[in-house]
Amino acid sequence: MEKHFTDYLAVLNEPQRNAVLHTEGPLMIIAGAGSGKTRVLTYRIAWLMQQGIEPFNILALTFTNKAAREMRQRIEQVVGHEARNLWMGTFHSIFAKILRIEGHRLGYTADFTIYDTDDAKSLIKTILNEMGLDEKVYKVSWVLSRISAAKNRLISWQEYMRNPIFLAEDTEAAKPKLGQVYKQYVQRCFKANAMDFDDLLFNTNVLFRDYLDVLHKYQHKFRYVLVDEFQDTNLAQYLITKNLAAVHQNICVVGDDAQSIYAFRGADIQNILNFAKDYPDLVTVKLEQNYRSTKRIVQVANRVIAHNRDQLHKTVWTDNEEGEPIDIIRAATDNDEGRLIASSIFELKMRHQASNADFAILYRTNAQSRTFEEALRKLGIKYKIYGGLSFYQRKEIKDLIAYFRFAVNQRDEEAFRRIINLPKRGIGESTVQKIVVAAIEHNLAIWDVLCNVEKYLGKSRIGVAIADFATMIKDFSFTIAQKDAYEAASYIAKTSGLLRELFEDKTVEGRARYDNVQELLNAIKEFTDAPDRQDKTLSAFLQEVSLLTSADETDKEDTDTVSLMTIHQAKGLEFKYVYVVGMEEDLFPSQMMLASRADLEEERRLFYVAITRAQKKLTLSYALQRYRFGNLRPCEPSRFLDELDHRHVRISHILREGFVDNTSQIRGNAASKIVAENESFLHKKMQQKAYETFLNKTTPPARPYIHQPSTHFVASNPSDLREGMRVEHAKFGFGKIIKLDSQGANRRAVILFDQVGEKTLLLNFAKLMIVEK
DNA sequence: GCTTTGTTCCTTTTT
DNA sequence: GGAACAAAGC
Repeated sequence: MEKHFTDYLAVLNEPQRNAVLHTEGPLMIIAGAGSGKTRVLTYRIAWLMQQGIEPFNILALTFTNKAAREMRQRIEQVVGHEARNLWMGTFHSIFAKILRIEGHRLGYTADFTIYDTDDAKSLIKTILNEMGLDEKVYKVSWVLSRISAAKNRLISWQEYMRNPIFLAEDTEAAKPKLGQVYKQYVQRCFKANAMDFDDLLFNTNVLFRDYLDVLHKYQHKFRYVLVDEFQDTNLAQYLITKNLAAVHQNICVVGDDAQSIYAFRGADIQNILNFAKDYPDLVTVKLEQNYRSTKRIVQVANRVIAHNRDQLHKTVWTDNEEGEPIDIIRAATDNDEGRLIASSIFELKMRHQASNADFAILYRTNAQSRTFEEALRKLGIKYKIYGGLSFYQRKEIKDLIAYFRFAVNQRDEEAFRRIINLPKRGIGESTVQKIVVAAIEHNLAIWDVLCNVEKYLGKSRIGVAIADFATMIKDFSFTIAQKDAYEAASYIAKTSGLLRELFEDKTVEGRARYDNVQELLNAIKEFTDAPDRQDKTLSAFLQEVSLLTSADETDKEDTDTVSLMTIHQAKGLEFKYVYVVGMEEDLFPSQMMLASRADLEEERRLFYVAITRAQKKLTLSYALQRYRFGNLRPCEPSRFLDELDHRHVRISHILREGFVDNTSQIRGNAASKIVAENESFLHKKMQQKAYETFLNKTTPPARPYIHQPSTHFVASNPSDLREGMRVEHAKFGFGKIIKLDSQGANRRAVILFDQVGEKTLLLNFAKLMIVEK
């Protein structure tokens, strides 16, 4: 290995090499976009191990499981099998691990549940109900984000309720009881032996603050601490790392202030800006050479970020080729935008023999993916949407996991609520109420009430059902203790009746759900069979799975796909060709963000992250009209487009379907000029629309890419449709109308789609083509 | 009680 | 455009 390592060092540039070799004392690496940050971190850890440091003395913290996994693999390539013993993972997963071991000091068992966002919201709903607060005033997501923000700033409910500023803020927002809700929420979680995501960080801080022996243990254990994406740490995370590194002082943080995009979840860019104050003998290394992108992309990116006020000075540069100008495409509507991007991808694939995987479409919000999906599908280009609903968020999966959770931890209230009447056993909402009330009245756990129903709820038919349920859970609990995860899981899936219920559902969707459950069981089998796994219990599986996200799913299917994702998800990735779409004012920058200058700066950093993903070619696009909540809204181009260095930009002005006007230059206030020009165009379009409405007709949508045989025609009127007709829907594909209703303003059809199964649609005739009568 | 029909509200971004 | 809920209908 020794011989090898010199070879590894040889490929690094000087600052990179310095960052790898400077192992003792605090180090801050400012890593510009595309500057080889991961490589430096990888080699640094490999170098430490090369120096004889034991892997279990090294702690490396990342923000995503994916980043941790990739880094571990790359280290393994350099140092071999030993890399498995590194303490490497996300903040949340590492501290969950520590809390499993030490949490008993705070009153949690090793089997504590991790509540996901759905659990947290559901609990807050329950609390609001019990407190008689209006959900319309105390919006669940608002309450949760407020509590989350407090925890991330290490403010306990006691401090929250004592603090006059918070109180004043909440009173002003007409939500004076928020402190009470916070208190209830924390106590309820504790009673359920559960922690939410924020608790994992909050409680670790409490643990280190109140139990110095625990702190000392880990301080001495972790001789070297590394933090990736340091600009995205919040106070809770920062204090943990600071505490852990306090003895050895070997803390290495890597980050880029220009890529700080997580303030909304408590990240504080000041952590990186002020780091030098906490460590006077700090050494700083700047990685400024970009190996990823063309000169033009780098220059445009620099120009964007230069507008920010708070920044660490650095100059990102590159030796790469000049490259093509950045394209700006403006489309008339969002659907046009989708078609234009899709055909652009099609063309580039042909011209450069590019593969689908070379392309990415990045947007600000998940909801924007729709038009691009449709357009890509029409051209037969394979794509994959990242984010959205993950496998583990599907109902059938969550249901079964709730069984596992409750069998492992009988205090888990949210799991209890989920499964008590599933499959149906006649225990409805009102009975659950009674159980919860009885538990509170007698100051008992819900589980104690379940085990002694007769005593607390009297004799009844439902009482028998509840007793049966409790017996079943006891049986599951026993099985989990005796058997490995896979055996226990299959037993529970079968015995609970969940699997049977899904099996009996013969619809296409029911099949899919059954298959999903089988897939979950497969995943558990893989977990159980992993060679160097020590803890094979179902409880261990739950711990691992609760911190997974959709980005962590290993993709066994086709990998040659165009990637569609939000900009946040694109961080750390690169593609040859990148499309940043929806560059419209109020969308990007998001209207909700724009309360302050700091917020605008964060949006600008987000834009920076988006454009620095591109290696060869960058295209920015926006629509002048967009469907929002079913309404067509005129849009203005994003102010960010004005901030670009226009020497490197080429604008394509799409006046009308299929007609492109290329202008290579714009001067002055580009945005306002474009809006003025397009107003007359929009006006004409709207007039046309009004005329069509007058004729009580919808225009057949323009379809430049004709793939349908000529027998297709668009249903322009409900009376064109009959039951039994074969149709094609823009989104769901081919299907057969099995039922048609035509009452009231909304006409609906129940259609059996070949791929999707049965679907009830509020008919949008422009999206329905008749294939055969 | 369950299914069908009508209405409302929604949209940041994620561990 | 569609999820989630509410109301109406069987």
